[in-house]
Amino acid sequence: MTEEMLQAMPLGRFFAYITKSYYGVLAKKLEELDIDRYYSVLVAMDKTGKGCTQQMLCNLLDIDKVSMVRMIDYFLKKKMVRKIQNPADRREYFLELTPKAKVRLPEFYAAIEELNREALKGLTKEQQKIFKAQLLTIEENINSLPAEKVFINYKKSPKK
Amino acid sequence: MTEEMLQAMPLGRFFAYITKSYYGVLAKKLEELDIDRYYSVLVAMDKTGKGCTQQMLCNLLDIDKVSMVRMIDYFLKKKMVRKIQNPADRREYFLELTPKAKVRLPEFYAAIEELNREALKGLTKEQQKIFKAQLLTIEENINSLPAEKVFINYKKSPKK
DNA sequence: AATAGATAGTTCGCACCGTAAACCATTTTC
DNA sequence: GAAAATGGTTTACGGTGCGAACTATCTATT
Repeated sequence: MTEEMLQAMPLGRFFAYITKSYYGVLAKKLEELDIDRYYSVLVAMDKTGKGCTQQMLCNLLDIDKVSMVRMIDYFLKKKMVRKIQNPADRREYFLELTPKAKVRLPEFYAAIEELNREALKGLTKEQQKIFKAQLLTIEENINSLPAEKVFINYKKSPKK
Repeated sequence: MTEEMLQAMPLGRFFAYITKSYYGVLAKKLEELDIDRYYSVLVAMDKTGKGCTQQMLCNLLDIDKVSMVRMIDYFLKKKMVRKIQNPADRREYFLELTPKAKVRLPEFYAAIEELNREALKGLTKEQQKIFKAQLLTIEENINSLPAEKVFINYKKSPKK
């Protein structure tokens, strides 16, 4: 790509490209773990711990609830997640990682850490910190702008 | 998201999230231009200029050729692109932007530039340069690792 | 207590997207 | 001139985001 073309490209393209490559490599690393999708959902469930519901995950990860059903179904089918109805509010279900999932976690996290480290190779610890902060800044900058699609699963409908 | 969760997340998630937001905003900005997809293909066609073929775009943008057919069809249907068979190699077609497309280009580029600027707000020119270089480094780091899916449209099949 | 509204989650349907496979036309290689 | 390679197309399939409509349940208001 010429320098001129690079300059004219939407920034999003570079992010998209890195995203695609990143997950290609991560999928490869996790081949043997029988987890080939929805990595961040798994992280979020684990790190949220007790009391994690689908709605929580939706909010946390900015994923709509229909997709979330599919993702949870995926883990249910693999018997890595159980759903336990909340007796205090029987509309919702607590999501629990099964032992089968928990056994895989260390290797799972190790793969992510390893790839994150490899991806950031060449940057000093300090540069990495700055870089991540800048990512966050960019995210905020973009989110402050008007977007095509309004966001996900309102808590309250804005009707007056 | 807790700090711990953030740390454990695959880096790709942040890139994916930014990508999604970015294109949401860009789509909004380009609403009236009747271009709601495949922005980088348009940039690549324009900046490549005369002699641009689908295969070229595939290589340039790392997009497989079937998807490329769809993308070009999209622009054909909108009458923003014409295909002209190369008389010297009648398998391939040169892609040309029509006047209808060219008229839109200035506004198109302006929107991209504006969004890129807004996205990088808060970073000095110098920081932006470093940031982009780091993106490139990360891209290269990741591409040097073994990935799930091998890449697109080999020039030569590796059979010995 | 009754009703209306909100919320958690599900199901369905649709358009889009990446990609494998098979294919046609043409050019290159030997 | 036959075989292989290349540019591009078509078909098909599973994955994905998302709107819409739905069930079950909870909350608020009267």
